[in-house]
Amino acid sequence: MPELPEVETIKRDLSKLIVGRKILSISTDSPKQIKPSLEMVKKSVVGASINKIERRAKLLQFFLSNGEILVVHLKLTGRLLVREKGTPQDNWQHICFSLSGGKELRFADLRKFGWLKLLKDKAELEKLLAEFGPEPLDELGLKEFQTILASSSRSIKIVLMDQKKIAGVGNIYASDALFLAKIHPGRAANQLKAKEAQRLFEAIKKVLRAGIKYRGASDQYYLDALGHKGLYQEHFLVYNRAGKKCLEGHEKIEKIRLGGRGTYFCPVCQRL
DNA sequence: CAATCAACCTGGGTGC
DNA sequence: TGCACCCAGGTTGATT
Repeated sequence: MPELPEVETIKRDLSKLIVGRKILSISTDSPKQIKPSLEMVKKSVVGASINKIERRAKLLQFFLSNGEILVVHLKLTGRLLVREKGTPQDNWQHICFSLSGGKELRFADLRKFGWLKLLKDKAELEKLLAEFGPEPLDELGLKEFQTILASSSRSIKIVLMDQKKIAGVGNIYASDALFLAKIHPGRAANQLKAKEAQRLFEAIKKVLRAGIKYRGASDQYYLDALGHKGLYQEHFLVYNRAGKKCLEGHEKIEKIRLGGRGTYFCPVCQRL
């Protein structure tokens, strides 16, 4: 599910819904997804309050009143849902935080790839976050973007999705940004012309902002913190639109495999 | 260094 | 109906 816009939407929802609440207990039927261990997390988290929630890349960070930080990665099918205590379990619910005020924060995850990790302090967090490239909406400037492109001969879509190069862009928004910039996903990153790089730079920001505006893409499993779908899937440019007309009216959007991932593009708008 | 692939899991869709 | 197979928004680690 979650790329930058989806995680950002959840972060904003959760900030309104559960900041200030105290964690009363934790239960799980999938302890493998909790690091370093369920017991360690229980011991330090129960009794603490949630002071603040932030997003960096596709990671959510819960800053706790005891100075520790819970980091969550939703991977492909993770959901974070806020529900009233006593309401029926959610589909694929695996971890439940009981909160003050009669609420529950539930982690649901069909494929169980997602995880939750307790960090001791900000130094540990900094170490983890240092692995990621710049935030495309806040930190990334055109010049730095050009440097990133020049640093690799891999295909441009692979580079866009490389979290070490740029944080938060995944398969949906990479495909759509490349269409908007009229660049073939298989082009070598370091072969883009200055004008193309600039178009792509702006296209990335545009599709990510659209994703946030529409509260994420609920093509398959994504739901926001209240269990509602996002709407960006109704505005897909090329992603998951194989065989359909592109927005310029050209006959057929194609689907290929690139780096093992489904990749969509218009062969007329985006030439190799 | 780049490309490929398997692994982590479960479920939906397709084709025989 | 049943079954085999392929596909899925992410990331890591092994292999070539």
